[in-house]
Amino acid sequence: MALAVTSPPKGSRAARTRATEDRILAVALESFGTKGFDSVSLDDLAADLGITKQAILYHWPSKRALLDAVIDRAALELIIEFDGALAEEGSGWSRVESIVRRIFRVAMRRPELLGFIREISRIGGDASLRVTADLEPFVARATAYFEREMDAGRIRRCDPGLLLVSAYSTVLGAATEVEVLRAVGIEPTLRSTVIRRRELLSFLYAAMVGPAYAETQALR
Amino acid sequence: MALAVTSPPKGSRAARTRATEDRILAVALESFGTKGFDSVSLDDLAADLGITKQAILYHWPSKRALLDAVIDRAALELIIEFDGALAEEGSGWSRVESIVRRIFRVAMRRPELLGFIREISRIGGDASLRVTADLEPFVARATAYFEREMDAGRIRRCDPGLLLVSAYSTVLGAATEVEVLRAVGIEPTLRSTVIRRRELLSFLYAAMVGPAYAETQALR
DNA sequence: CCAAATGTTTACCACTTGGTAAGTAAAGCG
DNA sequence: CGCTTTACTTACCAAGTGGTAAACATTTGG
Repeated sequence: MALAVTSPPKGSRAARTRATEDRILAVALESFGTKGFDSVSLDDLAADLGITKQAILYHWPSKRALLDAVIDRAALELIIEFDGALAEEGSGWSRVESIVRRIFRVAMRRPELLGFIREISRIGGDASLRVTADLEPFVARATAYFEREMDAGRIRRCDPGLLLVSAYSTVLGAATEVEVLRAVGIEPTLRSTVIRRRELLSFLYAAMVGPAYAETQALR
Repeated sequence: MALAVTSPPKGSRAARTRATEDRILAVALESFGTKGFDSVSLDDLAADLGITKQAILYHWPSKRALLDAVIDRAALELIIEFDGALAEEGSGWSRVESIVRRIFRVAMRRPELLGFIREISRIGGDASLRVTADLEPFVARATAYFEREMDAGRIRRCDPGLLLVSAYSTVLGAATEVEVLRAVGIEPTLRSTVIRRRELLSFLYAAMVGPAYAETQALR
């Protein structure tokens, strides 16, 4: 609240505290997302950060409370990432394209973010509810966006929620199933990713704009 | 080795032992697949089974060894499930359709099976390698199948491994992302699943058979 | 400059974890 | 019948878990 105009050259105490909490959240998100919540102990986390476990417990009263904070941060980052795409210029379809590209980019560059959301939703219970609550505004915006596009006749009319289900699951599935494929012995290359994305786009085009319209566009 | 023809009315000792191990593996697969390997303690498992932790450790020397056994069982069940589809009758495309249907059925009825594979592949390391090794024969068969279909001109010629990547990731993604969607506040219904599957099929058709061929079929 | 608030550490603690050791009751076999 | 093997239990244990208490150093406000 202070934000003194006077002196602090580097960081006021509040600023440094915030920086520390940011670091903790970042490392926790990374670890929880890749290894799983239960697989990461507070000692592990603290060791990664070069501090002690009790320092973490000073900022949050329990590991569970830390998880909540990480959930909020992850949701925020996701929303920032995707909302940006939603706000971009372009016609209905090209905006969809940019959203898909953005999701793929996130999946490639920050797999732990999507992995974390998935991990949390698997845990179920309060954590899932929190994710739901955090992402609700975005879901609402996306749904409203779909409805506008339908009204404008730029995409085929259907249940917007259902459309979101299809688009989300398909895109996220294609973008994140990479680990499994690697486990199965198929090493995904940049080329295969590009190809998958292209095929996915043509799929979404057909699903969202509709075959009839697609035909008039010579399948784009 | 005995398998005495003589008497045992219910189960010979060996048979009963096998039954116990089967029960343990089944419960472990269920638990590991839904809650995650690290989130399930041997005591939890034992409690679910109504035995003691040491009984489990009698059959396998360590939790890790149990995991290996569970991996083998999960891979086996997957292969049985999918290989059946691969061996089914029908032309190239209708067989693909039946495979997709089967994957969806597995995802709906036994989500923990696919969840387990994903969980394991996330852990990485030896566990992933084991999955790879276990599924390798199936991957080889599937690839060979794709190649035959291409030779016969029933599906578009392309890198079979890449095709497997696309198909697998997309189908499994669409089939399993249900949890995440539920977490995001979108309750997937049977209807939405059916719709997604239908859209997915038309996508796969376009991707595998090819737009050119698809057009001659009036988009099927 | 002193005292209070703040961020962090050291020292602990109760409990859970995977795992070992030893005992036991029944089945199988000579 | 006795004796071994098998499937399991009870009794432990060392290490690691999340969490508390208190000491300590630094900053900040009066």
